[in-house]
Amino acid sequence: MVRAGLSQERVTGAAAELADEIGLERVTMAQVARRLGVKDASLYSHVRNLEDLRGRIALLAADEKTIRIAEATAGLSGRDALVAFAGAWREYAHLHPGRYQATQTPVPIDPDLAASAPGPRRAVELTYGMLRGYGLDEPDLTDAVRLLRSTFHGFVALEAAGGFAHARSPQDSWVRALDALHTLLENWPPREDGDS
Amino acid sequence: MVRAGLSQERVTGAAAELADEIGLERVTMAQVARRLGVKDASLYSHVRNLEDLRGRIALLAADEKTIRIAEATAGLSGRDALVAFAGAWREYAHLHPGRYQATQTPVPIDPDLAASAPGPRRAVELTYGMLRGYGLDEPDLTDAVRLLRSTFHGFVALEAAGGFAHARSPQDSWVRALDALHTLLENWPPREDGDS
DNA sequence: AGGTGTAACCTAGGGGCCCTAGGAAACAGG
DNA sequence: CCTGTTTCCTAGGGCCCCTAGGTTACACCT
Repeated sequence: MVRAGLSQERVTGAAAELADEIGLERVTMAQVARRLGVKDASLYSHVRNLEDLRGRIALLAADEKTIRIAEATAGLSGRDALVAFAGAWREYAHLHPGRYQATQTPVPIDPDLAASAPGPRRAVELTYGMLRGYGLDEPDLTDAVRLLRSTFHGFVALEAAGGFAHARSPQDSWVRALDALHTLLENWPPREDGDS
Repeated sequence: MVRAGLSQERVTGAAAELADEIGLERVTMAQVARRLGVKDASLYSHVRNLEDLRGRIALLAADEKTIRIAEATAGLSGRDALVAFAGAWREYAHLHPGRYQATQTPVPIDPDLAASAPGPRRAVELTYGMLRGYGLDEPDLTDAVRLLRSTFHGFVALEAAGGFAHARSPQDSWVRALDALHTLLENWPPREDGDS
């Protein structure tokens, strides 16, 4: 019997592909094993259990998404950076729906594992960097970052859930939303003096 | 043997409670049956299968959320309506995390069932009504509705997924986001003439 | 009150999945 | 070639989904 050459990375990769094809919730140990030509019990040498595997898919997705955003926004600033950032985000969600879904898991991911992943930290840096040109100071900067992330994520999540049934194409609404967010960032409302 | 008095509504209700307590993905036929003091096979007279049950939870949640928003925004307009609308949305998500999660399911819900639920249609009307005071015309109105829904949903989804790790309290960011959205609606960017 | 039909709920069981325990075989290094 | 480690396997327990078919509680009618 020749060995299959499994590894954490190969198992996670196969699971991620499967998630994109059939949906995250249908990714099972048995399915991943079949795809790799292996028995399900063999996977437990490389991955702790199904929950761990899902966490790994989520971290993989976070890293991949971050890389795409970094590439898309390289050298851009202001409105161009905003559009590129948001576009790369949405494109990743469309291209890899299962992986993207994994990032939404409310389950806490193994802290050790999470600490080893560069994606999330890098994503934060990228987002703050993108907003540099708009001249915001803390805490407005954090609030603006959260608003943008919320909108980007909410849009693609609603899109995936079929939440945009109206005749108008989501693409058009997306472009207009970015217009709106850009003007919003340029006219960010001032704080009332009693801030924190 | 005395009958348990099951019905579609009671089964769905028990499942919804369970979802809020232990998380949607852990809601199983067996668990729901145990909570109702019944064997799992008995549930299949009232609910087609687990997927159907999840869909019913989602529709229940949509209806409940819509009702809360309607109550919260009754008689209000402009900024007050916006704040009340968004607050009721977020509060529902916090109070009923499992039910709320069910509304995010990418799975298509049985069309017949969906057609019988007043929630979604009513929610659309409420949202458009809330925006009436801002003087937007189509297609800007639809785009604004989508932007708001995206932001509200995205915020509570990221909040639930632990996406706001920064020191600043999500509540403060939420208040500022509503500030920002209000000014955005008042200064909605004009369309370039070539629209559709 | 008694009879009857319709459900509500049950038992039995097949198949799938998750995961553990322990064994056998491939590979690496000496 | 030999030995140790790692990889992958078989076996199996427990839970879950769902179907088939039986029994019994209840509503309704006479």
